[in-house]
Amino acid sequence: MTDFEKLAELLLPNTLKTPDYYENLYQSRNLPEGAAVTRIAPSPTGYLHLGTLFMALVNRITADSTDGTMFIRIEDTDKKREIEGGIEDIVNGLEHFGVHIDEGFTVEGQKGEYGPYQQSHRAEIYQCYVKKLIEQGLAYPCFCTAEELEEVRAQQEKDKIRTGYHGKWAKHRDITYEEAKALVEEGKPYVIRLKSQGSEDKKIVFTDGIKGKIEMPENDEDFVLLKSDGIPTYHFAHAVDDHLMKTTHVIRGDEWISSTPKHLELFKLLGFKAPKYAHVAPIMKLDNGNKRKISKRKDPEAAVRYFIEQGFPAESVIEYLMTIASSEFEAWRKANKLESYKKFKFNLKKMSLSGALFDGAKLLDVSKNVICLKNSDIVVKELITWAEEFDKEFADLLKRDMEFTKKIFAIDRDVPKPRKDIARYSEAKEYAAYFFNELFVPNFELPENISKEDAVSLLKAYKSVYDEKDEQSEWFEKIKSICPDLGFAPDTKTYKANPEAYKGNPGDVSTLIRIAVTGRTNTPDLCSIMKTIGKDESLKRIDNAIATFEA
RNA sequence: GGCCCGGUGGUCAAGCGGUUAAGACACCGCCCUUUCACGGCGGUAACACGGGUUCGAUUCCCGUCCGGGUCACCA
Repeated sequence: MTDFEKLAELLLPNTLKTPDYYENLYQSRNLPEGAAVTRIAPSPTGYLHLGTLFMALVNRITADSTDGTMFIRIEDTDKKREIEGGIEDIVNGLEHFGVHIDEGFTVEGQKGEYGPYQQSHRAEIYQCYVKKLIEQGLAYPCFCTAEELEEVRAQQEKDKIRTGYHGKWAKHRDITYEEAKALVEEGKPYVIRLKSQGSEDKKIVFTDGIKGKIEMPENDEDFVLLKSDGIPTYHFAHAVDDHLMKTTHVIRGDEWISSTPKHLELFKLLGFKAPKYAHVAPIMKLDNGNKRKISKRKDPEAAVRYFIEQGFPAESVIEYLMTIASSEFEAWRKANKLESYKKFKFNLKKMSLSGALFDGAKLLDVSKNVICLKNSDIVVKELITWAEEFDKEFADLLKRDMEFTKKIFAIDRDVPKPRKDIARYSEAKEYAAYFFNELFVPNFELPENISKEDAVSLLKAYKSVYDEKDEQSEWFEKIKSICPDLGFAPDTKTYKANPEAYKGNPGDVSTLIRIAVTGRTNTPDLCSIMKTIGKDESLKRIDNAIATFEA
């Protein structure tokens, strides 16, 4: 037995399995040639974040574009930061947005052949790989305390040299078996560090799927593999897990670029084939004139929950994220209006190199286009679902008379060129308020060219010709018909030809009626509105207006 | 500070040696129109800066500046 082997046995006496066991247990995936195996590896430290959703989307469409598969692995190696319900929130959230997870934690529970899919349940796997590294003299225990490490760092900073546990600063790099044994028996806590074989003045080059060729100094830091509690760090878990889970493409945030040399060294020393890396630029936010990564703490829109509360359909958010993910998406969408975004041929190389600023106005526009494609039945259904959760009173109002509600949202909707005035369901209440007596707020402010007297005469004249059975064209003809007698032009052309001769045109008259019936100057087609609220209510409101103007 | 990655209109972005430097959102104007929205047409607005290389640079190279990331027993 070599000293390294003795050291390994001293430190990790209880490993039951060997790496060979796991290599054998997890066989290669039965997938077609070229299929990408991607994954998302969130840590359950908070609610589903926009960035996580975005990352999941990119991984999903990368897998889909190659008939591959995507799994989820929970990176819960930092128990201190974990929050309760974090996993469920992520899994359910992704499902809500239609980003399907093939394997790992799913809405139907855990599934897949490459588990466990939670790092806190993989301790013995990591340990046996670490043990092997120690046996090979490629890892060692380090007994430095936080204070000692801090002193070293201070000294390095003072001497203006690169900070970190490397080279001559790596105090325990060459610890002997006897020294280690003594310290262990003393009960001193320790971590396991990699004995890096890299050198700062050598370069490593790797090709990033998004950024292209990246050249960096090799890693020479003896970074921590196993923390003192026996739990691995991200770096080590990443190498072991993605190897065992057969990940082909590691698509992650670009904050990981700088630690990629560590990962590459790990794959090499462990004897694993390294995956392809693609580093995605984060979604940014403008803060005091500066771009910065969107932050869960500071930005409400960072939590995906925000969009749900606002009443954005899930497809709208995805659609917007797709426009960020690929510069070719919008052109494709224009040519394929009704297709699912999943049909879009995604190419990682087309991703932006730098982070996009989150653009709420753009989201609104995208969402309008998403909603206008839905028929009124779906709009009503989604609206009620939203309202049930976020505006119960409104939901009850909507459900009171479903036929009525459907009529409201069918106005100008189930037609070739539907209205695009709702971008999120939270706007619907304001949009439809005047249909409900509970919400209707009369407002009798007249346009400048209509006096109260004229308003009264016009409204009375209109009452005499009004017929609730009239369809749009007939309806407007009636309005025109009352114009000449009261000094208004019979049609717009006549008015425009000689504006001084008239008090106004039929448009002004319809505006008057619109004000009386809805309390607003802007609404969808008034004829449809009056048909929807019915003859009695329409007349009641008109009478009420007359009374107000006469007063 | 070291090491990386970026820098085309307000935003998202095409272009990758020769272009009147696309398009989308936002904004403005006009048209359509019963108002609004839609739609159509048009408009304002950009290659960070300085050196090279080249007959010619937004495109290539170097430097500067600016922005971002990272330098943990966090991921």
